[in-house]
Amino acid sequence: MRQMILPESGPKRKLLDAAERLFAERGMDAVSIRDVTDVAKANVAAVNYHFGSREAMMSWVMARVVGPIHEERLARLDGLERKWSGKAVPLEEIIDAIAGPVVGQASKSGLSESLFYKLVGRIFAQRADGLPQEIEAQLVHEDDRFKRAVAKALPTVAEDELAWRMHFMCGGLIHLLTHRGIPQRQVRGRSVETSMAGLVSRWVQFSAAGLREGVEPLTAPKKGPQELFDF
Amino acid sequence: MRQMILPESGPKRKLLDAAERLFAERGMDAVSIRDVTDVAKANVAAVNYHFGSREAMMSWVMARVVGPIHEERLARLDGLERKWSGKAVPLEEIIDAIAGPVVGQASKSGLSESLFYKLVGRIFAQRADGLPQEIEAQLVHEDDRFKRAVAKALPTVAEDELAWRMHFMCGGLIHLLTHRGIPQRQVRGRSVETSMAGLVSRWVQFSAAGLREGVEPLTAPKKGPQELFDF
DNA sequence: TGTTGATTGAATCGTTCGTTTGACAGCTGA
DNA sequence: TCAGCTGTCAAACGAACGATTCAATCAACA
Repeated sequence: MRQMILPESGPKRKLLDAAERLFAERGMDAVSIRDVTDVAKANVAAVNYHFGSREAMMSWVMARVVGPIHEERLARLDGLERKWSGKAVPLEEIIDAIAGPVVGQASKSGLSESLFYKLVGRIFAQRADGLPQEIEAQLVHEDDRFKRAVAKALPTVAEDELAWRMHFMCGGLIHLLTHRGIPQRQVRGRSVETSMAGLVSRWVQFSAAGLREGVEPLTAPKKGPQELFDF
Repeated sequence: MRQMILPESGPKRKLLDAAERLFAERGMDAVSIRDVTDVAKANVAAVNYHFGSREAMMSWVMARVVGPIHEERLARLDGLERKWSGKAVPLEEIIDAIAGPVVGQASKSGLSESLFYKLVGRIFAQRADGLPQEIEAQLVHEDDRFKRAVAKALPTVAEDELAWRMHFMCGGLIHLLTHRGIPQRQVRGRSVETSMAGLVSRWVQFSAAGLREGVEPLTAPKKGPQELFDF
């Protein structure tokens, strides 16, 4: 159950590459197996022979994209928790461990960066309706790990409040991945930042501020609602 | 060009209602005209007779949903700018004028609330790829109005930075509309807020904090990250 | 070389899709 | 009464879909 063995080469790999590109370009529902086999220069029957069905092939495509992101996210979070040895990990570093792996895997993908981000965004946007079980299970586990880390960094925020704020945060990331082009059209005149790494760091700052809303900064403990640290 | 006349009753109305429900339930791509005419208890030919094509009917459905939200958003923003007579409108009130109309129109819809939110979220998530021109134009104008209002409320934040932050903000709202169920599953044990009005106010707080990131509060103009309140 | 199992290819399966057709009913105004 | 318009209906169109069949082809090994 743990791991699908990903084909490094051969006809399966060719089909997955073609499907991946087409899924990113047109969306999952708009791609037929004939589109895929045309691009892969294979026969229509190849998809069903190698994967059993169109849907199974789609699961392979999604698993191949999401899997490495998932692994890298957990690895980064593990690293952070080791680095801070049990203490709360700074919020920005946790959030960066969510988006960073997407940027990291983008360069390892055969797709162009913008296509890769679109594909990842499309997949994440399907949460809870239509993702293959295996991937959904990965993401649920991931959610749980990151939520616990954030809760440790923001112990004064109620658990359900935190869940919603992280939900908003994820929505922002998905929207960034799927619709990077929109704000670039809005700001006329001066050129706009287009590197995803830069955009992600903006998203991290935005999200951290949103998650912290209502939390008093530790370095300058003001009075809060009523006179704590009343010198 | 300005306004489509919406049918108050009759067979057109019946078809639009059926299509709207099915689009909300299954997504736009997963609904055939036969599905629609089955629900509407009409003939397959009715769609093409009354609307000309499936796509045209879909545009009517989307226009009927987005139109009133668009109008109410602009009306609320107009009201706020009148109320604050030229001065900057408080950030939270601007943001609330974005999400509030969605909640407002939900109760006027024939759909159940959760279906209505899903439909609206699905439509907004299609920005810049697949929305009918008329609606896209409405939303572009809307974006511009709200961005100017926010820029007035946060004059120290660069214009492009603001565009990206509002982009993240919109992503959060869309994700809330389309996937309200996810966080409810995550927080086990105690019951979780489920009213959309309550969730929207959480989203407003989250987004306002994100938009304000790095902006010093007016009431306590500090100098920098070090030595505040150094008694 | 002959046999076996894996892979490919062309053709076709049954469905479903959006759209079109033409017959037909109901109503209107002359 | 009858032409004219509006709306509905069953039926069918061609195209595309996922899937399957079966013979041809290939590589590996005895």
